Amino acid sequence: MTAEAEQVFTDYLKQKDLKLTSQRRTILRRAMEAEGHFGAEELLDLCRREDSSISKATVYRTLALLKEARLLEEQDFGRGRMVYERSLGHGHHDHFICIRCGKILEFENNKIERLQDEEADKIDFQIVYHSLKLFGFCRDCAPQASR
Amino acid sequence: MTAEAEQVFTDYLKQKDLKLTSQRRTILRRAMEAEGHFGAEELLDLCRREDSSISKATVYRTLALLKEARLLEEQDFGRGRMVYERSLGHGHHDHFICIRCGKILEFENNKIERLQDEEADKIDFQIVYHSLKLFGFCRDCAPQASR
DNA sequence: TTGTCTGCAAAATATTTGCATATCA
DNA sequence: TGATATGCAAATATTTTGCAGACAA
Repeated sequence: MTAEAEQVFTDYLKQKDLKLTSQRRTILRRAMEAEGHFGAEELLDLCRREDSSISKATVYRTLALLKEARLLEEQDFGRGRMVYERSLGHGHHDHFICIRCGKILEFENNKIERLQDEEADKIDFQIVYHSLKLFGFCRDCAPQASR
Repeated sequence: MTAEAEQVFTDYLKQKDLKLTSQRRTILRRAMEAEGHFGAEELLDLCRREDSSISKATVYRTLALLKEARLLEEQDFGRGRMVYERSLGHGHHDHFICIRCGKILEFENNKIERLQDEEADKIDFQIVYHSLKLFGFCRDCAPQASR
């Protein structure tokens, strides 16, 4: 997984005439190893365990590159900061967000995607990407009633 | 429209033991009259035409109340600020957002909603609200090809 | 060598908050 | 009258940016 990601990143950088620095290598590796969703500050902490001199600015700048290289996807779950998730080996999906505990659950539904495309066709809109977020209570946080 | 909104707001305030001030009246009226989507700063400008002493803080605080009273819905179209739209007389809908010109188009699709509910049922999730945003190019901004 | 990066600190941005004063009920 | 609201300015918090020195190719 990480090896493939390194290849993708290397290719991306080369194609853009950018350099592979030790900081970028560290950030890439830690981002690929991170579980689930993580924020910039969190990634900074992870990276500093390996190289305590890495700066916040570099993390933000590298996150932008990893997004462009399509190695990460950026998500806004409405908590005032962006979170990231790995793209590689992680197909498209949408999210449930528990508004009590903050848990994120993923799902995939091709019928929904197809209906979105139909709506777009109706008005000649070219969808580039979309975001579907379902906010509410997860099983553990359901305020009674719903079992 | 505005009369009904004033009633809803008055009731909401009463029920919460809050006061109907002249600023709140102005902000409510201007928000109900505004076309489409507007931001806080924009609403502040509109309000200041009527009462130049209204402050940014009061606008933000009143927007929160109008949201709670379900007179406005808050949307984040990823431009770094929240925008608001009237709820009254404006049923639920989702959005297309043109990433070139910023145009917002609305649509409604019950089949999609139903499929969302089905997904939620599968994992015992109670949806409270959702957000579906389709980003891409509108008819006028399509980068050729698509006519 | 030279154009790109980095760390630092400061800037930018939208929204929120503390506080003394003003206002509604 | 007394609790709630307001305006102001300062505080937040996240992300971005300018710059001088450091580094990859």
